[in-house]
Amino acid sequence: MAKAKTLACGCPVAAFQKMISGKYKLRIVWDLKDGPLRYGEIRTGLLRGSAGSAEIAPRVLSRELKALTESGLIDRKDFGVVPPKVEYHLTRKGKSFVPVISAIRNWGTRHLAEAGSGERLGIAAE
Amino acid sequence: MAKAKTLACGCPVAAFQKMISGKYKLRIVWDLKDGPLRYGEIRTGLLRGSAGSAEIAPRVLSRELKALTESGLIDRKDFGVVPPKVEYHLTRKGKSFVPVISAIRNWGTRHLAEAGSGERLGIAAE
DNA sequence: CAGCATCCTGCGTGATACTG
DNA sequence: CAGTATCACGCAGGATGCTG
Repeated sequence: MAKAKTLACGCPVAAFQKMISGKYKLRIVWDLKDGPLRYGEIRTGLLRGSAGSAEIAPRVLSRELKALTESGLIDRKDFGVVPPKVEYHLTRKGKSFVPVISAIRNWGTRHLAEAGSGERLGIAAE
Repeated sequence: MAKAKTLACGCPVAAFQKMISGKYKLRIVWDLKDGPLRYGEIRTGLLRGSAGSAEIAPRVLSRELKALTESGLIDRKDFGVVPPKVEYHLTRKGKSFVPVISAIRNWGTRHLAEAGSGERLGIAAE
């Protein structure tokens, strides 16, 4: 069986971990749940609520996007015009993944509030 | 460094990512759902189904365990005897997290089958 | 606007050896 | 048995500058 693709583990969890490894993947999918977004919009959306002082390196976002595309969670739609316009949207697979993230967020909202450092967060989950 | 705790994000997902960052954390929690396990048992359980050729460095497992403990997902029970005996078990918070992992596994089993390389998996999830 | 090319750094992870 | 100490490496990910 050689070494397979580092996915020889019968455990779905490992594959999941690899798939969403990266700081933005989950958030990207989540942001995409409401409809297609353009590159810049994703970028902006990612910054919203982030540390603030850190811009997202294009290389990083680009890579995450590509990885997600190869994972089959999202799809890339290039309009092939100038100025460039590219939209990313969830695939069927990606959409099926949204509830999972929802569960995660749900749990996180309930149990991670105190995990920070006494942070105040008036978020309403959705 | 200062830089806050990298948790200034109001997004539960980010916190979640940090919490389960690490190759074994999710699996540890999952394995612990059936009851307390000792250090060695966790280690053995982790190897079961893994690449096989890679032993888990004690340092790594130790760190994951400590991180999980500090996250409040698991608890450490030291029997204080010789030879040493230490058991790890899920906290209430940890237990509440199990369904989330379950959701992940569930999804993974259904949608990640084809993601590998034509892997066959006769697992029944539970 | 949507990326890619290059450099650099921190940390997660593995391997090995040692201790209470 | 249950860890800690030390060394080394690869890769995620940030910063900058450039292009179609």
